[in-house]
Amino acid sequence: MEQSRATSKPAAAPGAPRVTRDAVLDTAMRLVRESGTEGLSMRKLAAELGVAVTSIYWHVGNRDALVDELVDRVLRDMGTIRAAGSTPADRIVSVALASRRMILDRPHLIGLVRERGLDALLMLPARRALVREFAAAGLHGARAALAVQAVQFQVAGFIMLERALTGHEQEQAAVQAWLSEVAEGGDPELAAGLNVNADPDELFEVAVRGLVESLVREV
Amino acid sequence: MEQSRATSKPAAAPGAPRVTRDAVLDTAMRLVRESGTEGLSMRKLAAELGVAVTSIYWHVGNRDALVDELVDRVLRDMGTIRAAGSTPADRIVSVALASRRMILDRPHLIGLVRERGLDALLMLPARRALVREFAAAGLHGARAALAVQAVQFQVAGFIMLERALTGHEQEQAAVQAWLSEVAEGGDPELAAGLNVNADPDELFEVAVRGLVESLVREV
DNA sequence: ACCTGAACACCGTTCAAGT
DNA sequence: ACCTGAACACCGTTCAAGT
Repeated sequence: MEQSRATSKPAAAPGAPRVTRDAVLDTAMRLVRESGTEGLSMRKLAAELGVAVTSIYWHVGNRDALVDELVDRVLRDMGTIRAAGSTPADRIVSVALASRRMILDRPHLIGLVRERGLDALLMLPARRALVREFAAAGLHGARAALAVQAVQFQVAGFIMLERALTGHEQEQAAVQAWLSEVAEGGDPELAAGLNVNADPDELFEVAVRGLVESLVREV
Repeated sequence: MEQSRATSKPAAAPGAPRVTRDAVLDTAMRLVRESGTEGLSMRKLAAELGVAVTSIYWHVGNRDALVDELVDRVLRDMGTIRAAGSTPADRIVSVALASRRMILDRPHLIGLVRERGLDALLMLPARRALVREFAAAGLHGARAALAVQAVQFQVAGFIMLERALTGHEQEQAAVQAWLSEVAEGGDPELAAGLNVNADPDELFEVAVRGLVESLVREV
């Protein structure tokens, strides 16, 4: 797990390593940025670094560990979320919005997280701020815990799904075909609303606000 | 897309096909049930059917098309959801609960859908019933469309995330490590509630009910 | 219409060996 | 400590050829 951390400078000494663990991770991240998670292979990575494949294994263990480490890195590089607004509900909603923004600003994160089944980690950035704001809203103990988790799921779940609406044309076609197959009888405006792609921003805000107001109201 | 549909009986005639498209799909589904999506390879599938790999290609095109077809099949085999309860909110919540149950009852569906990025299709089963019940609750047109989609996202998103909490021990460990890293100062009950795995059933119901009541209330 | 074998272009991973 | 080449056990897919 924790081999070879050192060598902060290239230092062309004779016995110097040809690559460092950090260099491996940097290049891996670049490959992911350039061609997604499926563009990242151990062999390409080695080639890119001018080194034998097996050398990669010495530095990072294996591919799964590599990807996990990339996820960790991206997560660590995310800043803290600050709530904005005056009412408790507004502040909590603002945390959700900021959290979604932070994640969408790192589009490769979703692919990485997805490949390793680490979706739940997307709930993390919002966590601290949510705990704080729900406490400020007067929720405590088990009820606060439930509220925080409900919002976390809402945020992360939405993000995992929404790219089926945006981008990803190939699969979007299949999804749209399925989703719009039904003609909603008697309410053409409803049918239109369901079949046209909803604006994800609006949909997200409506859903989050609805949930949050319910959670806060009963105090 | 639609080659070879015929031959409903084995019929050991001389020129009879050695496998049918349906047989390929059946066996593929069995492999998925036995060892998940990553246990499904074209070569294993062919071996299982006693036929050359290339023959599979004739019947189903390629692996992606195969998986898509399996998703279609499972989706088609799901029954219709009927709402239960007396108040509009209760009825809508019951649809969400039933939808989640139907999907969780088909655990391989999630893997299939995930591999192909067809997550959004999990929103489908609840759709018809949601449209009906929101109409009965007095929502129409664009507002109803938004409400339906908000609940659909809530349901499908939750399902995609929750298995990070249940099962999947390997990755669960990594996730839990991350999620519980923070000690919540001053509210031990909160900390406990956040760090112990929440009961997904309860969490789901709380979240859905909160959202639904907000959506219905403003009529 | 249905199936075959051969071949291509990839993968991740292990291992014994080098310096 | 760091890197190598060889080898293993897989993949999905295409193609020309058979019946």
